[in-house]
Amino acid sequence: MSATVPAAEAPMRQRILDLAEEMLLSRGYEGFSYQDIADAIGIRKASIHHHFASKEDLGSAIVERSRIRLAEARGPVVEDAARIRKLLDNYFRFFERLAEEGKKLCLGGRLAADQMVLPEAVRVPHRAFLGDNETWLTELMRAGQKTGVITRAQSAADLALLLRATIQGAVQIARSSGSVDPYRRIVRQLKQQLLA
Amino acid sequence: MSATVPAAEAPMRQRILDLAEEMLLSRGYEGFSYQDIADAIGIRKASIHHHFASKEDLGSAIVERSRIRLAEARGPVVEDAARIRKLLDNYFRFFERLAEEGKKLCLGGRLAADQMVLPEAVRVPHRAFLGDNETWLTELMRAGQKTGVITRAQSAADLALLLRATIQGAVQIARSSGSVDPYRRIVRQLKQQLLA
DNA sequence: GTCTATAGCGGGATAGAC
DNA sequence: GTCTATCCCGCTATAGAC
Repeated sequence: MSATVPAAEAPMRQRILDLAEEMLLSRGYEGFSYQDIADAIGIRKASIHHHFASKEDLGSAIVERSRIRLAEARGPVVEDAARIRKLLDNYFRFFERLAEEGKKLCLGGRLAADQMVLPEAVRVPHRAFLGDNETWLTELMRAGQKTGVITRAQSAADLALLLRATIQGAVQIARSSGSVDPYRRIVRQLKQQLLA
Repeated sequence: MSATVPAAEAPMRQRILDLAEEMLLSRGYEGFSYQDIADAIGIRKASIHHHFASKEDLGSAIVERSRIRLAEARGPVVEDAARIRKLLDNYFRFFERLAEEGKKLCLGGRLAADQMVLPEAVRVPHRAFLGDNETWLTELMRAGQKTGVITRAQSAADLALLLRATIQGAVQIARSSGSVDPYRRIVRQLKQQLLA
């Protein structure tokens, strides 16, 4: 459990990664440049090439980091009703925070939108990221059904798909409306259907 | 009711608009250039500036055209069960066609993803487009409830929001998976909940 | 209405000094 | 590890001939 390091004192590689991720999620892969990052940190763009030789490297590093983080943050899906409820709640709240900020999209949805302009070196980890998500969410749905937390009878895979689509759309709609409210209203209905 | 003109013989302004829309929906606002359009048509990029002085003009023209088209295509929401069912079906099939092609996103979702890099001249008609959609969908939901086609009790506005979020997410997930299948599985569940 | 030519900018990337 | 300087490219946009 590493201590949180203030942004200004974090190692440069991490500061670049953090800033680039922020910009990627809000503006898209083509919407930020080495110049933008350099200006925000107060260094020259050539210095960024020292840490990430190419933009592809930077892009794929962002995705890989998120993939690892998610795997750690989610932990195992054990078949315990309280645990399942907790995991589901965390899931909804993660995206609610994005909707509250109103600037960023979720990584999966962001890169899905950008996919036609992504270099292959970024598309590959993105696909892996999506696969991880799908797998975990499907497990969660299945465990939810077994423990009675989720009452719907469809296949767990179908439920996972519905959940992800709805959340992804909700985050985007909230951002484009400039308010969290749509997110909350959509998720309230989604929960009702899933947990009713 | 105007006859459909083959692309190669359509007026140049329209050919540019068609191609630019195609590219916008698949690659995003920053993902296509005057050069791309010029190459595809077989003219020089300077010629495009004759029809659309700036990229903003081209962008906003695309959105305005879609707005008008949609208003015409949808027609009035009359409170007749068969009519409502028909309209809902058309709605789902419109997006299913996008998912089948697997290249484009819907205009609302595409520009929502791009919004942080859109010039104000494109954002304005986009907001109007989203507003039109929201209004029409809400009317449709209300009429659906009155005629008994839709059995859910939530507010029509909430249902409209849920519908739009789910569809928008479904189109994106289908495209990033390279198959219509996810779209169909998501929409099947959505219909079940709405119409059950 | 289309062309050639070019301006002016910003992008990613590299070489080499410090 | 950061810097200056520079390269080459593609972008939007404009001027002016045809």
